[in-house]
Amino acid sequence: MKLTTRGRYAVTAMLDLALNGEHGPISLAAISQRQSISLSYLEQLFAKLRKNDLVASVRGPGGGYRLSRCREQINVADIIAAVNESTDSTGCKGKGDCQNGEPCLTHQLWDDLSQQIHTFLSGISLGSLTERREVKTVCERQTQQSDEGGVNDESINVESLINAKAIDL
Amino acid sequence: MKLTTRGRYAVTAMLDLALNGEHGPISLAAISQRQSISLSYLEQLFAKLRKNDLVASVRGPGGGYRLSRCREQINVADIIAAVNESTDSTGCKGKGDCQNGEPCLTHQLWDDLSQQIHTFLSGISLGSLTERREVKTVCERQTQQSDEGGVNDESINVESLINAKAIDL
DNA sequence: AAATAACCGAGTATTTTAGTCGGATAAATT
DNA sequence: AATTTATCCGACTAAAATACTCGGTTATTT
Repeated sequence: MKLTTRGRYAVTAMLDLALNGEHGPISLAAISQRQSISLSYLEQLFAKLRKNDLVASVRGPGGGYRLSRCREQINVADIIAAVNESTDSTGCKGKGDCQNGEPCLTHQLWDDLSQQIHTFLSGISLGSLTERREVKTVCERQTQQSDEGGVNDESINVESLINAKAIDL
Repeated sequence: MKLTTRGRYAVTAMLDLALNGEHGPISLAAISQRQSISLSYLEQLFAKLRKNDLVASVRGPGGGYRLSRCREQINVADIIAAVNESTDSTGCKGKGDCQNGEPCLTHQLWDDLSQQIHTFLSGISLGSLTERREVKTVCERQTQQSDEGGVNDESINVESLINAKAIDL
């Protein structure tokens, strides 16, 4: 578990999917508009989400992405882990020979904290997030804005979920 | 709470202090050797730790740093927060007007997760970490290495607590 | 006076993050 | 069949964060 803005982007996008994707697939272009995330960046994130079987894609017009399973069965830990799958993950990971060929102190320690935070985030599903009062409130407001304003799309205008540079968890 | 390697470095250094600093202040040079963190980087980290009143400094020969209070009263959350005090923290932090002047979905959501993880890490003190069996074991082994080998320092050779690029919590 | 070690600021290399660009492929609509 | 839509893909780039260097100063001890 590494907690940075990247994971937040992913959770945001997935939450958008959970909120808007009930009547068919949602295009990344739509998410990009609502959440102000660049389309190409979303493509990169969704490539990883797809590899990890968290979303499924439908190509062609009217296509897009949908959750691979019901939103109660997708949790925040999985989403964050998926997009953080790093290329190298150097260091003492795995073998545990951190410096002089011996396991080190913080290695085990961090593994432990890691495990506990992972467990915590595993308990939070996309479904439970959509049930939150604040989420509902914001969602409704954004639907209205979408009706008044311009986005010619029947999906909800969640808009602007991101912004902070660091997650500041 | 932002969880990256930087926080891990800080926790590592502080744990070194907690383990070795019982008989007087510990120099950053000593920590640098044991933990293989660059001295100047440690200086930067400790400047922040000092500003946040987690350590106190003693200048001159034989000087160094010591914990500002007993290790049971210093927790992991404080350490990580101290070194992550970012310069700008842009975005929707604070006011909560993320994009179109309105509070956003993930803002509140993240605040919430943040709060819970913070609470969790607040419950883990340096003292409790030093009590762990694994920590003790590694610590003893490293003391032996220090006796056999070379580091001309009476403090324990914890050595090599860091290494992984990302915290991979 | 000399040595030690904190303190400080500016500068640098590397990595990660976020995003652009230019296309290729698949499916639906016309 | 041609066009449009949207996923898919790789390489490349700008900006930020991270980790570290360098060159000094100040305080304190021996």
